[in-house]
Parts: sequence; structure tokens; C-alpha cells
Amino acid sequence: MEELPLAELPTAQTERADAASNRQRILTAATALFDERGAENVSMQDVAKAACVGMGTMYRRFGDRVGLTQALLSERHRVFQDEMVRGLPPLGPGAPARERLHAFGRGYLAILDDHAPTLAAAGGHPLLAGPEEAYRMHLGILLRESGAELDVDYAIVTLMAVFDSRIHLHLRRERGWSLERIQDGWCALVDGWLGVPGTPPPAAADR
Amino acid sequence: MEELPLAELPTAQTERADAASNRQRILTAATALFDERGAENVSMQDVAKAACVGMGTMYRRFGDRVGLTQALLSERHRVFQDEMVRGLPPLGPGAPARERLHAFGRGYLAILDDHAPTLAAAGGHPLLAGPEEAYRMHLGILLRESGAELDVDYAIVTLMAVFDSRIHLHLRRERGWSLERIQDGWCALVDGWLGVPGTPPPAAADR
DNA sequence: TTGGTAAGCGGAATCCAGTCCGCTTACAAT
DNA sequence: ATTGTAAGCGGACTGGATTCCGCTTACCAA
Repeated sequence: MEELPLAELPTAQTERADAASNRQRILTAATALFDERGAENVSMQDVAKAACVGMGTMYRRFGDRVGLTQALLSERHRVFQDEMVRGLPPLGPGAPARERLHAFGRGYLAILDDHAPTLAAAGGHPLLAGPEEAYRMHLGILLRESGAELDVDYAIVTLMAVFDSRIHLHLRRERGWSLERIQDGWCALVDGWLGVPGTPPPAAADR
Repeated sequence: MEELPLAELPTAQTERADAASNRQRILTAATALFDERGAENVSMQDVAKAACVGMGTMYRRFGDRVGLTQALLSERHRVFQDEMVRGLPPLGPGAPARERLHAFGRGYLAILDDHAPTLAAAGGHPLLAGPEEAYRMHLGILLRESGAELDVDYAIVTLMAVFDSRIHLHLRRERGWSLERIQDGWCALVDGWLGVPGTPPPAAADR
């Protein structure tokens, strides 16, 4: 349960029956509370109470608030990661690296757009540690495949840094930007890293 | 005291003498504690106690932990902003936009490198709100001056997103990257946004 | 069926940021 | 000097995340 590249499968067979039911109860309660009142108005206590479970149980299961939040989103990410690896182009294999990168960013940002408030309430960061490893790897492969001459690992950092939920929320709410603007911006960022090949001006060409 | 572009000057004449002395006492105590034990092991209580001041006083003066931290760093930023606006090239006026951007990033990252632990302990983000406005503005001017065709405001977001203290700390500690590598990466990011003019490969040329 | 035992459980305790509010005092105007 | 008052003060209080720990129980092996 440590180094799985895709979304974790913590529900191994070796989990006791009561533990499994508690896990499910917690996830259900959390989902309900989060979209009823908004994640920022729900405490871990609230979730525990609604799930009829002690605090110890929640924390044993999910580690911390970030962990719980990630578990809530893991199904969506599992599906996305599957499309990314096995799905149709341009997201899946078959399209040129640049297009796959664009499709990836648009897709990730669409998911983020739905969950940014929940993620921001938890305080996690997509770049740091764990379950986003699959995305870093995917970006690395595509960047290398593109043949551009660059520090791939640093490029990945910049590409994922803007997936920070607080930033996203800030752009969408305080500044009122559209999701499309952010997605276009991300594609332009990719084009900046890849360099402009035959295509005319990259930013302009894409919008 | 609201819309000053440079570092704020809160010590206006209109501050009561006892208030001024408390402010100083708090700043001194905080500095001492932070570099004695590391900011992550110092609570606001600790600072208040060491400064012989109540919690109310600290929060009246600095708003929150982020505010206190920023106040601690403000002198350094004031100097840097001054060099940026009035100093010598390449940081100051006179050099081409690309070079000024490179110099800006290297300088900012050097400061960040010294203070990332303190900033991370406070939890603030350089992109969001307030005192970093001056930097956003500076980047905007230079990006526009460069004549590149791009969404300037989005480019600013990406350029400042990687100034996140948690990211910086992660790269330096968990990944063991050198400051130079991060600085070079940032310059390459700038070059990506500006496009490569006559210069050979930008990343390679810069290292 | 019966234990033994590791996994799981609950919820009180801890730690900390940030808020509240009634008391105190610097200082400016008289 | 006196005094009115807004600015300033301290520290108890609140709310929330996370940890601790002694009790309980599912379930495997005998």
C-alpha cells in the first residue's frame, strides 16, 4: 500500500469487516456533509459524529484531513488516470506529446475546478508527496517524449504548482477568471516549455 | 496604510509610544525564538510570553501569524524592492526585460531560500493577497515590456506559484536540489514564456 | 466451541491559532 | 495640572485538528 502508482487500493482483503464498514460509513457521511454545508464548514468531529464513529477511527483510517479528502476524490482520479494511460487520444496514447499534455491539463483542471473548495479546506498540495506521483510520472514521460531540451523535473514542478487549490480558487473567485482561461494558460505554459516548433505563435494558436 | 506598492510603513507617527515599544519587543522576541528553535517549534503564545505581551497585543499589531512573519522579513524585501526599482542593472532599470526577469527571480529565490522554513511554518502564499502586490506589478511591467504575446496575468501566476515556501522547502530538503538549479529552472521558465529570440537554447545558454 | 491476540475502537486530552471583552493609560486639548 | 477618550492591553475563551491510550472484538487456529 506504499508505492502504487495509480490511486491506492487500501481496501485489501486483509481489512476486518467492521473496519471496512466504518470506512464506508465515514466516506458516505463526509460526502454528504461536504456538499450539504461546504467542506470549510465541516469539522472532523462533525464527520465522526455523523458516521457514528470515534475520532480515533477516522484518523486511524485516513491519517489526517488531507487523507480523508483524497480518499473522497480517489475514484474520480482513478478513472482519469485510467483514461490517461489506456483511453483515447488526445488524452490517451496515440496523440503527440504536446497534445496529450494539453488534454491532461484541461482534464486535471476540470476535476480540480469541481473540488478546489474541498481541497483548499483540507490544506493539501498536489505537488508534495504521495498519491499524485502518477501524475508527475505521466508528465515526465510526455515531456521527455517531446524531445524538448529542458530540466524535466523542474518543468513538472511548475506545471503542477498551478494545481494548488488555493491558487485555483483565488483565480476563479477573487479574480473571476473562467476555467477556460486557466486551461488555455496552462496549455500556453506547456508550449513555453516545449518551445514553438512549426506552429505559429503558441498562445494565440491555441485559443 | 492600504495601497502602498512597496513594503508597508506601519510605524507612522500616529502610533502610541507604548504600542511602538511593544511592536519592537515582539519582533525582537520572535526573531530570537525563530532562529533559536526554528519557526515550526514556536507558537504565538511563546512569542507573546517572551515579549511579555498579551495575545491581544500581538494580534492587534500583526493580524495573524502570516502578518508577523512578513513583518519580520519586511526590511529585506524593502531593500530588494528598492534595488529592483532604482538599483543597478540587471536587476534595476537599464537591462532588457528578459535579463531583469532573470535577475529578479534569482534574487527573490535567494531571499526565499533563507526564509522558507519560517514562511512555511506560517502557511502563507506569496501569490495570494497583499504585500507581494509590488512583485506582481513588477513582473507585469517587464513581461509586457518584453513584447511577447501572452496572457501576462496568467504568466505571473505561474512565475509566482513556484515561490511557494512549501514547494521550495520540498525541493531543497526532500529532493536535495541546489538553489542554483531552482534559479536556473526559473530563468528557463521565463524564457519559455518570452519565447526564444536569437539566443541559442535558453536553458542551456543560462547554466 | 473456545481462546488468544492483533487490529480496531471511542472519546477525552492536548496543542494551537485566532477572537473577545472589560480594564488601563498615553496624550492632547483645556 | 486635569481630564476625556480613543487607542492599547492582557489573557481567558473558543473551535478545530490531531494524538493518546485503555478497552473491545473479529476472526484464525486449535
